Amino acid sequence: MSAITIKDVATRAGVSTKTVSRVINGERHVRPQVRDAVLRVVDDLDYRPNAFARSLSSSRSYLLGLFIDDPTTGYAADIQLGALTRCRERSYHLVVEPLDRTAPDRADILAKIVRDLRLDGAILAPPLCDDVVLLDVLDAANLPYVRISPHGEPERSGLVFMDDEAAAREMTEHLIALGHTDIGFIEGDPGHNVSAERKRGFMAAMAAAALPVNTAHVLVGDFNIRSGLTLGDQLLAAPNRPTAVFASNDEMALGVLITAIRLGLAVPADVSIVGFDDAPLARAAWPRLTTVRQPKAQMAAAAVDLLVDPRYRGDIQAPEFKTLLGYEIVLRESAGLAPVSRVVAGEGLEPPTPGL
Amino acid sequence: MSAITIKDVATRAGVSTKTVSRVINGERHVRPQVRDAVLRVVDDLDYRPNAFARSLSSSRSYLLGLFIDDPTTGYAADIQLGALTRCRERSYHLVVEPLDRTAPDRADILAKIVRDLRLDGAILAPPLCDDVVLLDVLDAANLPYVRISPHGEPERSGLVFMDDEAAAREMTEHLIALGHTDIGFIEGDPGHNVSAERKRGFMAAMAAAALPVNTAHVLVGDFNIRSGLTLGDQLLAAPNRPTAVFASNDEMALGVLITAIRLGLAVPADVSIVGFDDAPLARAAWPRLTTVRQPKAQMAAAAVDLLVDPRYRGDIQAPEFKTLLGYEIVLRESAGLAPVSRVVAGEGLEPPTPGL
DNA sequence: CTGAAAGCGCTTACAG
DNA sequence: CTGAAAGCGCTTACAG
Repeated sequence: MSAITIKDVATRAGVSTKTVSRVINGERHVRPQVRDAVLRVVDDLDYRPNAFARSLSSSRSYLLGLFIDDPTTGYAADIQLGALTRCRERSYHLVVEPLDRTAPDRADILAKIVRDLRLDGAILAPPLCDDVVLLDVLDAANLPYVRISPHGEPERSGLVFMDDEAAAREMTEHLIALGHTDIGFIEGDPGHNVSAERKRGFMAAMAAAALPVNTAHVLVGDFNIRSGLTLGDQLLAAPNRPTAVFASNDEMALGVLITAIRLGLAVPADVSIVGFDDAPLARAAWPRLTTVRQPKAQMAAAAVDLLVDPRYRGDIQAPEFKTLLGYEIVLRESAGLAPVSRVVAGEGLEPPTPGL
Repeated sequence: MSAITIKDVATRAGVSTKTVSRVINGERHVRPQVRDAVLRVVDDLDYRPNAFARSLSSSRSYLLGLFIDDPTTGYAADIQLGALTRCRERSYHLVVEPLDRTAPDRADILAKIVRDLRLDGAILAPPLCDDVVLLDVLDAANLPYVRISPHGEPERSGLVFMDDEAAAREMTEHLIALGHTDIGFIEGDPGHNVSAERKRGFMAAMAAAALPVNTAHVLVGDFNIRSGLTLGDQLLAAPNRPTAVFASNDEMALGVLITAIRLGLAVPADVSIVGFDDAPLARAAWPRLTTVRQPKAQMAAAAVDLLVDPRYRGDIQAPEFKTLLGYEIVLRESAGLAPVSRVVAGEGLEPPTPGL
C-alpha cells in the first residue's frame, strides 16, 4: 500500500502541504521553481493523492454518474466506453447506473443515487434525457448534468447531440440519388424522441424530391431486431414492395436484411437496405450495411468535458455548452442502384450512374 | 445536501458517535434498546453515512473493480448488470474497467487502477481470468479477487463458474437424440479457454454415441457473427453438409442461421442450428435459437458475494469459495429432427419421435 | 506567492 | 456493553 502522503512530499520538497496541494491541483500562484521541485518529488515518491481525503475535505466526489435505461445495448456500450475513457483522462471516475425509464419510482432511485454517491455531475443518455421527472430531481439536488441527444427543453442543461434529422434526410437523399422512388421506412421506438426526428428527415427528403410516400410503407418498430424481421416481412412479402428500406437503426435493418434473404431477394440487386448507428453488427452482416455513423463515444466524452469544466456550473446557457457533433454516412454493400425495371421515369431524376 | 452527520444522530439519540457507528455497521455489543433507538433516529433524520469519511478512516474503499476485455458484448453487459445490482444490495460500489487483453502494458494499467482507486476487491471476467500476468499483479497488491469461468490454477482465487463441458455435451446429446449423426461444430475464439471446454463436451458426446466426427465439419471461429457467416457457408454450401450445426456461442449461431436462410435451407427441416449463451439475439432470431442458458448475472452476483464475505480474505481455498452454478438447455425452434432421408440407420439410435 | 490552523465525518485502538 | 480521544489525508478559509 502506498503509505506516501502529501506530508511526505511536503517534507521532502521543503514546502508546506498547502503548496503541494496547489501544485497537484494545478492552481496558479506557485513559483515555477517550487512547482517543478514539488513535481519532481511527486514523481520520485510515486505519490498518489488519496481520493477519499480529497473528497472529504473538498466535498467534491470526483465521481460522475452515467444513467442509462437499457445498459445491454450496443449503443449503451459505446456511450459507456467513451465516457469512461474521458473520465480516466480527467482523473474523474464514472459510475454507470441502469435506470428503468418505466419504473414508477425512478425519480426516488435517482435522488438516492445522487445523494448516496455524492455525484459531482450526471449524464443522461436517451431516452432518459427527455424525462422531465428526472430533470426535476437533478435540478432540485442542484446537480450539474448534461443530456445526450435530448429532444426538448434545450435551456435546461448542457447538451451533446447530433442532427438526427439531417442525417436521416441525407441518407434518404442518397437512396433517391440511387434511383429509388418507393422507399420504405421503419421508425424506431416511439418512446425515443430521435425516432420522430429521423422520420422527419426521411419525410423531408421525400418531399423535397417530390416523391409520394406510400403510407403502407412507413411502419413503426421498436429498435429491436425482431421488429425488423416482422416489419421487413410486411414490407417485402407484399407484391408492390418498395425497392429500398430505411430502418431507423442497424438492429432493425439487420432484421429486414435477414427477411429479404429468407424471401429470396438479392440485396442490393432486388432491394436496398440501410440502417442507422453503425453498430458492430452493421459491419458484420452480409452484405455489410450502409448506415449513419453516430459519434457515440465522442458524444459521451464531450458530455464529460462539459461536466468537469469549472465554468459549466455558472452558465449552462452559454452556446459553448451545447455541443453539436457531426455524423457520417457510411457507404457499404447493402444499398445500390434501384432495379431498372422499377425506376419511375420522368420524375426529374438523372439516370443513375453506376459505381456509386 | 444532506448535512446530517453521525454527530447529529448521536446527539439526538443521546449516545456517542461510536455507538452510532456500531449500529450502522451491524457490529455486536449494542443493547437492543439502544440499537433500536439509534435506528429510529437514523430513519427520522434520513441519515446516510459519508462514504468518503468512512473510507478515509477505515482505509477500505467499499469499491469493487470489474475488469473486462471487451465491454461492448452482450456477455459483458449481463455480467456488468449482475455485479452492479448485487453491489447495490451490499452497499458497495462497482467500477467497470475495460482492460485490453492484448495490451503489453495491461499489468501496469491494472496495478495503477488498483492503487489509484484503492479497490477492496477485483473481479476478472474471461478471458482475463486466465491471464497469469494479471493474477500476479493482484497477488502482489494483496488484493482479494474472484475469477469468473477460469480455466486453470483453481487454487489461486475464489471462482465462479459453470460446467461448460457438461453443457456442450448435453446439447450435443440432444442433437443426437433428434437423430443427427453428422453434426458440425464451430469452436469459439481459441483465446478463450471455454472454447476448448465446449469442444471437449461436443467430442465426448459424439464419442459416447460412437459417432464419427468429420474433421472437415469442425471449424474454429472467433465468437463473432462474421465467423458464423463464413464458416456456416463452408459447412452448409458443401454437398455433404451436416444435418446440424452446433456453434459455440449465439452470435456465431446467428451467422450460420443467416447463411442457411441465404442458401435456401429450411431451419430446422433441412438443418438444425444451436448456439450457446442465450443472448438476446437468440430470442429474436427467426426461428429462435435453441441454446444453452448461461447464468451470467448470477455468476457476477456470486463473485460480489465472495468478495464482500469477510471470511474470504482468510482462506480462498475453502470449497465454499468455489461457486458452481447450473446451466439450462433452452429448447426453441432452430433445432429439430434430422431429415429422415439422411438418418443413418443401424447406429443404435432409436427412431426419433416427433414432438421433441 | 506561501503557510499554520482548523476541519471534513467517519473509525480505530484504548479504556472502562 | 459504551465512550473520549486521536487520527485518516487532504482542502478551506484566513493571514501575511
